Amino acid sequence: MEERNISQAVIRRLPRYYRYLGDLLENEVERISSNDLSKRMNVTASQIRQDLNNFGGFGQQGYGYNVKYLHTEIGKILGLDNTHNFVIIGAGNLGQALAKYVSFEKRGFIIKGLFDVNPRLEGMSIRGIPIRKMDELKNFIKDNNIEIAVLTIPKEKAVEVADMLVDTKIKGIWNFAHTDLKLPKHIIVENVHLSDSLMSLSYRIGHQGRKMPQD
Amino acid sequence: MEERNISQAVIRRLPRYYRYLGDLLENEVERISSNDLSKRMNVTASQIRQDLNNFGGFGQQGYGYNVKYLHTEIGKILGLDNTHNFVIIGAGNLGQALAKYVSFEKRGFIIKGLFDVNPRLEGMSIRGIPIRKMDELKNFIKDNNIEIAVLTIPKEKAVEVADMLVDTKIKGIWNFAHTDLKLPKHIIVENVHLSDSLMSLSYRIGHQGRKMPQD
DNA sequence: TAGATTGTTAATCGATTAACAATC
DNA sequence: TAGATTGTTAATCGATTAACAATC
Repeated sequence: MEERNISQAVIRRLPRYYRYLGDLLENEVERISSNDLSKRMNVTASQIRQDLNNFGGFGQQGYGYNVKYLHTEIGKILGLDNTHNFVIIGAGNLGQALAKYVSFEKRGFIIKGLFDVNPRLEGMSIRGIPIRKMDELKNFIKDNNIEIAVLTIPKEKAVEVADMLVDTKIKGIWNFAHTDLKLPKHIIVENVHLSDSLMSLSYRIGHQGRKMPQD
Repeated sequence: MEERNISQAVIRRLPRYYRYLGDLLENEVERISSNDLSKRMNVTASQIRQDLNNFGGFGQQGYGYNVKYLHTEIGKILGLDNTHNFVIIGAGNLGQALAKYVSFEKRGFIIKGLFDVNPRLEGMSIRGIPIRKMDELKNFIKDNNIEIAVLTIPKEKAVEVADMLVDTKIKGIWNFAHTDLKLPKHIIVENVHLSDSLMSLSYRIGHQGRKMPQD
């Protein structure tokens, strides 16, 4: 797997391939051609073949792709063959909702801890996971081999906490705060800006009828 | 405002401009050049000028952009000068978290109703908003001038509900279910696929060191 | 074998960046 | 006015699509 220089666009499409292949697997489809898959996914067959060939030749001429094999391989590319420990920082509504969300665990993302800046929440627990104080965070990350920190706190706090995380072994931040964190490159930041998403929905609602690229 | 054929890439950047301009406004910055803004946002000044000029000339040679004016204008482009009524369908953890999230209201997105497929939740209420049964949905949409439906239900249910929404005046769906809804083009779908987002974070964590486009 | 479909190269398309004349 | 900075055209870059030889 000697891939190199994969574009963001391709990376964003991988989970979608993974999802469709998982569905096919559930429906006991054994093999699929790029052409069939392209129709289901509403993309071009060419794009599928190009995307996959960034990572190696998973198909067979005249046959197509073996669904189970391709699903497994994309899973490996996405790092789903290993578990990833994470903590949630911010035990508000969204943090709690994510903590209760069990599907992540099925994919190998294991919640190990829950933290909050509000010390009064200490002692409470969600799904059996106690809410801890922030001053325990650094040691907790070290002791529990935490790879990912999920930030579900207001933006001002998020910037503070992110700066603090720089000194730890954290590899990635899943950032739900409405701000762009400026961090050293070795810490990967994946943003989920819900209000940005809602605003772009609003834009598209308001500007419908005009010719859109996907029309 | 005679814009036409705006690319998805540009649309996705608009909320980010709006956010940065809002921050500048809070800090009482009166004017900003594309060059200054580009440094803060980590994009090229050229891109900012190109993006904005899709919608008209908001700047002034030798001066730059008036922060307050540009903020307002982008707000209008995003449809934030009007309110938008929405319902949340699915009163589980995520649905409840979104219902409790007050920032949407500040932007003019008003939660009018909360629905769940589980009839046993009827009678409960979140933030004073009663959870309603699905069979009330269609009339509720009509009576309350609902523009947006937020889907926070499992994928199988989401497909069903989305099909049902086709017969209503709903303009857009904010879809948190892990599936791509196939709907007529006049209904705008904005997806928030959290597990896709987490997987692409996982990919990037695992493939760090390789040259990334943004490096 | 013949038919199907990949992997991959080449062509096209679109988005980003650079450059600069216009102008405040 | 001189300096600064936009709006916009042109150049570049990258991503998508098309085409087809390789091959199962």
